[in-house]
Amino acid sequence: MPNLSKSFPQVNGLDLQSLPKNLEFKEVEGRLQKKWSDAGTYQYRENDSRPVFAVDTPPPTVSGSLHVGHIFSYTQTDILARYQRMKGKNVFYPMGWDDNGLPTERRVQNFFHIRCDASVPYEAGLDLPPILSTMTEKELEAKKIPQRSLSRRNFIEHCHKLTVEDEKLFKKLWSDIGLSVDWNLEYATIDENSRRIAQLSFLDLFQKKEMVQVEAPTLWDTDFQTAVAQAELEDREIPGAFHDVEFKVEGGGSFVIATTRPELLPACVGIATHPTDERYRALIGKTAISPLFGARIPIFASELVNPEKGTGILMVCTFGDQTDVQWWREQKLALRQIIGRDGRLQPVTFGSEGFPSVDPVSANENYEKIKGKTVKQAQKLVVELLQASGALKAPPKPIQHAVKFYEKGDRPVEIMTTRQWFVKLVDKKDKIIEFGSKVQWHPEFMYSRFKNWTENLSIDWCVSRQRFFGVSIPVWYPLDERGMVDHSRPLVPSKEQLPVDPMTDVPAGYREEQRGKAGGFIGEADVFDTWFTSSLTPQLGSQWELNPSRHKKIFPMDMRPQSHEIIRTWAFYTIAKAMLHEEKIPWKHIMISGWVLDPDRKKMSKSKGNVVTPAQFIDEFGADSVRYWAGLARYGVDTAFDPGVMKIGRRLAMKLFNAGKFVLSNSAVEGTVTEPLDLAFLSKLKVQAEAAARSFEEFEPAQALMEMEKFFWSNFTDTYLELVKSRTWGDKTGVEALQKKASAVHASRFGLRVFLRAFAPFLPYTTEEVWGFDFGGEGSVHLTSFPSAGDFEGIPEGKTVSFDAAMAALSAINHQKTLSKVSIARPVTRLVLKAAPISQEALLPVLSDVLGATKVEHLDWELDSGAALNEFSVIAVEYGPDQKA
RNA sequence: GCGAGCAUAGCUCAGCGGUAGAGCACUACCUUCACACGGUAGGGGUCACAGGUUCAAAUCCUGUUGCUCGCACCA
Repeated sequence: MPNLSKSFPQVNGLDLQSLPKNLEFKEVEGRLQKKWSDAGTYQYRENDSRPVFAVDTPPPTVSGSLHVGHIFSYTQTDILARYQRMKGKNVFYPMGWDDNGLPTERRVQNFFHIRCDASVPYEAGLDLPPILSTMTEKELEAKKIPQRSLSRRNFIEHCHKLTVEDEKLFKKLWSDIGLSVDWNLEYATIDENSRRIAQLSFLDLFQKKEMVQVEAPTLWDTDFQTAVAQAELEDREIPGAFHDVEFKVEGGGSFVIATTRPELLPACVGIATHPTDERYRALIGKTAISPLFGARIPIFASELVNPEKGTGILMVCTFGDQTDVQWWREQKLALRQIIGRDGRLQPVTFGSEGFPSVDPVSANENYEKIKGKTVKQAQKLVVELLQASGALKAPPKPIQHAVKFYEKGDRPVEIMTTRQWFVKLVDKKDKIIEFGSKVQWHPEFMYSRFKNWTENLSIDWCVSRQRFFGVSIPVWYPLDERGMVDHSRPLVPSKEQLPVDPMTDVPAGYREEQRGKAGGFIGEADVFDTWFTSSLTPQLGSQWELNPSRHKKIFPMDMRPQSHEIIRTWAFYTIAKAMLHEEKIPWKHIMISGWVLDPDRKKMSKSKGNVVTPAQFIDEFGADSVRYWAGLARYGVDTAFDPGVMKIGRRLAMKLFNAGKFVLSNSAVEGTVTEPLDLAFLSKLKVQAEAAARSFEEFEPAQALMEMEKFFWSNFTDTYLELVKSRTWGDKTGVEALQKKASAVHASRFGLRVFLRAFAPFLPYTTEEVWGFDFGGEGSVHLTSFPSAGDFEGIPEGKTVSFDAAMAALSAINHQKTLSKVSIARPVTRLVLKAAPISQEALLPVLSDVLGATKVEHLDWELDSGAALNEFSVIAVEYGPDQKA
């Protein structure tokens, strides 16, 4: 059916001299970035009937520096986004900046050498230079220059000032690496839209009574002086010691407890032992007297006590750990808060109502010595006092133990009673797990981390932070006639008012003059946990509550890329929020990227000093090469950083560039692909293209890249292009020669188009550059479609076995030339080839191409039915004269 | 303590029931007219270990060891 065959128009080959000699990636990258930006190549089209593919891009924490890990995971996301765009999707691919929160505050403090103090008045127009531009950190330290105190508003202004600068650097890098982000969709988690939607989220949860304000024991970081959430804790192994402390029992007797926190002795409110422990059974129900402070303390039994641990009997303090909180609630024990918000022991008076003592005088004498000290100092002093009093029964036994820290903090977290806002999650753990299971996890096993974490969740999500640079909690509290705050009746704004800052805005029904006055109101000073906003990234993009039609199109999003260490925070909270708000999942797929490890397979971290910055590698190898390295890694698998892989990427880009030039330099008359080798090649290419698309659909682009690269290299450049050279070389005359040449030229050009489109998601610069040499009239390669079987319609199927035969025969003859130590270009006057008859049959249709490429003038066969299919061996060879001679 | 992942050539990694793979590195050869940031070929592995299932196991199952990671406990 030759009439149905796809016909290709006449081609005028490009003049190789007019094309660049080498791929100058720096120049190409700059030029193409501008081209894409000017043309709006990657724009999301709001009013468009194409199906949407929405990416929930992670807003990076703007902390001043990026490392190769960022490039790695963001590029992997970009590769998928580019694929989807080429599949005809209207890609929604935003970029956000997570610019509020503690890391930013800390960085701003150091950068400008400032601190926030709410009592300082606002100074209009204050614009401080970065301290480090005038002084080194060492000088600062040596001169002991104190941080300058700034009003809250001035402080926030400086936060904005620095983050804007940082964002520029990030944006430059994202552009350089070729992210196909739509920069019209840029947002920041502190911008007005984000604040509005975060506060809408608050209102929704508040109305649903899932957002509650509670005064309760809370995890507290004494350095940052803020409440923190369970998800932000981490264990650290630190040295400690068991101290054996003797307690007297009222009515006679004594027992010894082992504690690692003797400094909490003044906060001891109970003694617990296991109900079946014979050693202490007689004590249950009696009252103990604490050493040094003489407090009367109830002794009770609890299954939670491990008789094997310590001495099998322990003291309950307010609060040493989470179990203390549980015992305190169950046993309705007294509350004796001795550690203040700053981590120092606050003043208390023994003999007063809260702190009873059988000997208040010596209790206060003892407490006086530790009052105002840090926890660490107090511990040392208490041990000395215990020793002096004889209550310390043995020298401290040093141990290494895991202690909970706020992940960004330097001292262990304390548990103390404060008033905070919580999102109720513990009561719906099962449902959250169920919603999490509806999301497709890549790789699948990462779901178990989510499940594991959710199952073990024990504290509701504390979302209030006693910080400054964040989204305000949109609440005011009325003040009664005496000026006392009434927390039980929070005043919330209406949706239309949002976003509000309760410190400057006024609740409905009040006037600004009533702020802080009896009968008036006060604003909530706290801000939200940054995760409270970040957990809404899909809704920030879809304009939830603000733009219902857009929300409907974009939400749930298609995919969320992120790293595994924030499954328990970002992924977890986002799933929980979508469930609480709309009973939906936030996205269909979640892609968990691996970590980039240093060459010694250690995690890169600032403290280890093994962080590698990406810019130098983009400079050295080109963006496409760095992308190649990222694209080759599978999801969820940690990868050792290896610039060697980038070198390979560069090799591929170069090869694509050169092969492209070569293919495009050939001319051809109008015609169809007719030659058996050409048809066989295209048939193989079709199979490969389909496999690549399949890998993408399975979220395994690395597989697609690997296979396509291998095929491109071995089948296309090393085999096919070599084999057709004899047909395309020089000026051909005669209808048949021209037609055979046209077949090869059309097939190789067609093949090149397939390769360029298949590599486009990975190597956007190189593919676009080569595309532009001759196909540029059709616009950007990135707006074409990803190769599919449909492209091959009208091209007859070829015999792939013939292609394989040609490849094998070529290899066998080349092998012989290598053994003979002659040039591959050396003519062969006679060759005897041994092969099975089936192999001969396979080779015959493409024989002329093989003989042409190997310069064999005369071939004789030696048939051997014992040989395997396409097993060719050279039996005899006679070389012609060396042409260079 | 519970859970997850990984273990394949010197290195980085594919393969995940049917004769051990790629690239790098290494060796030899080829100044070949798209590409020396090339090309052609070559050497190199009892697929961590021990059992089991199977006609057949790097691949499936069980156990062991080692390395990562997550969670819990942390008096």
